[in-house]
Amino acid sequence: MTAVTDGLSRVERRKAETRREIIDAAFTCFAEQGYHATGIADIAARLGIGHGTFYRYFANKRDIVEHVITDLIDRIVAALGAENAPDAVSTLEAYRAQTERIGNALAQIFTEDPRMPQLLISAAGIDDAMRERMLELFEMTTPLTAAYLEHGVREGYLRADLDIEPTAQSINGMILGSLLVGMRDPSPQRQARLSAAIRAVMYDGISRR
Amino acid sequence: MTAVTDGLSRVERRKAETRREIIDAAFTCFAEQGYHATGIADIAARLGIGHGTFYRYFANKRDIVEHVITDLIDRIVAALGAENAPDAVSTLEAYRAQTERIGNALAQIFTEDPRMPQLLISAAGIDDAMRERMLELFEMTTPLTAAYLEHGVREGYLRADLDIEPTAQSINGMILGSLLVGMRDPSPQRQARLSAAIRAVMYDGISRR
Amino acid sequence: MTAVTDGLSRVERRKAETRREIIDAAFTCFAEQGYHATGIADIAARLGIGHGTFYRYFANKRDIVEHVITDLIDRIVAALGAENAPDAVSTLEAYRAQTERIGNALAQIFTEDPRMPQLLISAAGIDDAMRERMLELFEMTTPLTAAYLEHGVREGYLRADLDIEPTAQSINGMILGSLLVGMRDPSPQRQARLSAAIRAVMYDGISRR
Amino acid sequence: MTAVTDGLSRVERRKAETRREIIDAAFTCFAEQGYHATGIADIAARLGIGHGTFYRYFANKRDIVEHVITDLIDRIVAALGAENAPDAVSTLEAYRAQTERIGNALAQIFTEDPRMPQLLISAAGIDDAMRERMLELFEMTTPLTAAYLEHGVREGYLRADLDIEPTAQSINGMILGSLLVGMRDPSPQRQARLSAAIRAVMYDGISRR
DNA sequence: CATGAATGAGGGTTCATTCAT
DNA sequence: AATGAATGAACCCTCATTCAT
Repeated sequence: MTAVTDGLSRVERRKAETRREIIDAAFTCFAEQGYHATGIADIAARLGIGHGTFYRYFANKRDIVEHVITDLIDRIVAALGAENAPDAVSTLEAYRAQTERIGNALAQIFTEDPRMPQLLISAAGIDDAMRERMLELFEMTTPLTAAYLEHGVREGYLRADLDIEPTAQSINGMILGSLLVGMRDPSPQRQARLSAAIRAVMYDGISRR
Repeated sequence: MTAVTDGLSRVERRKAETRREIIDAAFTCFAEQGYHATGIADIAARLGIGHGTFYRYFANKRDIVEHVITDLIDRIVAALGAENAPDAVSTLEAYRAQTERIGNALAQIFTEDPRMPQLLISAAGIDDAMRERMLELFEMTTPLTAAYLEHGVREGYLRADLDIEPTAQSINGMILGSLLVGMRDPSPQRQARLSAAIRAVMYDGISRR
Repeated sequence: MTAVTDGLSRVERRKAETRREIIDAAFTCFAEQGYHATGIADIAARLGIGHGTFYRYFANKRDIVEHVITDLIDRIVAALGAENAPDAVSTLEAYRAQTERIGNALAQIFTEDPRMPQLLISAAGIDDAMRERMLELFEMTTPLTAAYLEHGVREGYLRADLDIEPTAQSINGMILGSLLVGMRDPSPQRQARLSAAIRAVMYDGISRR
Repeated sequence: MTAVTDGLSRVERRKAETRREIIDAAFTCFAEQGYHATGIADIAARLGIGHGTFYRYFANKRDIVEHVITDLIDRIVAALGAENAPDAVSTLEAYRAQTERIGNALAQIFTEDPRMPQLLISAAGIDDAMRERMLELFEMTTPLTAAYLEHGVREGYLRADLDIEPTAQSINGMILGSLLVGMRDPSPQRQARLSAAIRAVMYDGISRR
């Protein structure tokens, strides 16, 4: 009768739901207090479940943070992917507009939930493997941006001599920077000015013509 | 004879020296194993002192990491300040060359001691206050870069319509990005390409003329 | 039709059957991993039943081990009893042969299922009450052996001056020793030599005539 | 000034003393409540030390029981070794007397401190490795007894056709049996009768001449 | 009646911090 | 002043047991 059973029984759905809730609670705890300051008991208490219950859903503390981070990355990638259509435009004007849309989408993710960047930073300090994942996350965005650049070069509205990969990394660096700035001053004004400045640098550079 | 030690007794000098050594040892430990994985005993052992002695020089674990980070920031600021002469040049050509020098200097700091960025990341995860300090560190570089931009605008070789502050932040974002990339692939080739790409974007943008 | 199931409904028979299966599964688990290392879940998993079901048949973990041990003791006693016919023989020759048969029967019980002695040892470590039961088990064998001795004395082929009870205990001690030796080296050769040595000591002693 | 400094400083002596005390306290706890029922906190509480202190002296719970057992075995071996002089006698009479002395010495060890056999049994149930050690302990006594037998055969007062090793094991089995009996009824009368019965069986066997 | 999700007491272990020597 | 032995709060994790479905 239920519309989207997806082949899962009621218990299985309930179980998946609890997993989700634990991930969300853990997300909040880790973001608010940091990984090390968060006890399994804190996560359980936030949900009103016994802390033993936690271990029915996740193997250990490391396991949950892994899932929280994976989940977070998935959300970011989904948000980026939603706007991802490198070959949708064919003029510089249209491209600039697209850039602005993508930037806004990203800004929204992080501004909407300020715990996100906090968690990312907190996670990077957990251990070597986690730091590596965070760096990977940053590098994962390189091909996304690179695809836009490649398309632009092919279409002829971007410079033919671009060294695509490092250029993409530079652009993503600017976005990362705006994220950090946004953590201290999340005002829309600041974000708007930053966003405009990034586009100005990105498309025209700072040299006087 | 040295200015700083003037007026300090021999004991006081010895004490300052030990503090220095503890900070250095802690720096190494924190960078190598991370803040939480490092025990006071590890720091003391590295110096060959009793771990009780540590507490005669620093109030607690939080205290030492504070000093380690302050020390690290000082070193970075010093390195940046050494090359800091926004008004030394008056043509775009000279400015580009200066940018390259500054970039190289910065790259050297972090490449020379790869534990530095690791420590910064590790530190950002300690607690809210520490994360704030890390963000502050990033913002601290804004006026430095902004000074160059201002000078360039005044001299006429940079665009007159630059929104100085966010533009400086964007440029610093690119530098930060190159740092992260450098943590995974510290090869000089990669750094050189990135450095070149940053300058290309920065001065000319990516639009086809 | 069978005597034991007479008067039991089908459900009751099924219930008894499940109890039997749980005891057997528990026996295997306890013997293989030891009492403390065995979880209720292990026992249930081995049977493919839910571990909640376990508690419908036994009150708790202590309860099941009690039953496992009782069951084990019953099997040992049955095996001993089967060969038990102290008054079947009337000459030393026949008695020696009978001893050998009994020894073989016992050896077979333990060699057949090497988990038995392991379980007995494991059980003895559970708590005071269990240790007591294990000691009782050993003492329970005293009258069995004593019966043979008494008969032999009465028949005249054993020494008249035997202090029956402690003598029986001594003989049983030799059997216990052979059991322990058999746990580390269960080879038939070793068992055969031990068995022969026990009989040699037992009947003739070690003194040169 | 102190007579037996043995090259140890005062702190080192104090440390060794504390180790001793912990081993003793653990011995008592393990023997009284069993290994699993004993918490590190119990051991520490018995000594009036913090339970964290325990870990300055022993790596973990397994480590302490290892030391307790080793210590116990050492004491047993020392007691056996003290009376160990297989070639001190040359007649059956003297040998019987020696056997009685050894038996008494052994009985005294275990009667004196009834926790000893309890601990041995408890230990055997800890895990496979421990059970193995307990079996080894029993086998360790084989060569001791075997040495006496060999000497007796060589001197001519024991039967020439003894299969030394299994015979030694049989004799040790009788001793083990008397130990178990002694755990339930430690009265000297019982021990005396058992001891006499063992010697009677051992030297003369039970056959009527 | 069977199930297994939920529970929380309990225990081992770590380590920052204190303080007597 | 230096030391390191002692401490116990804190935390992760297990598993026997309960009970709603």
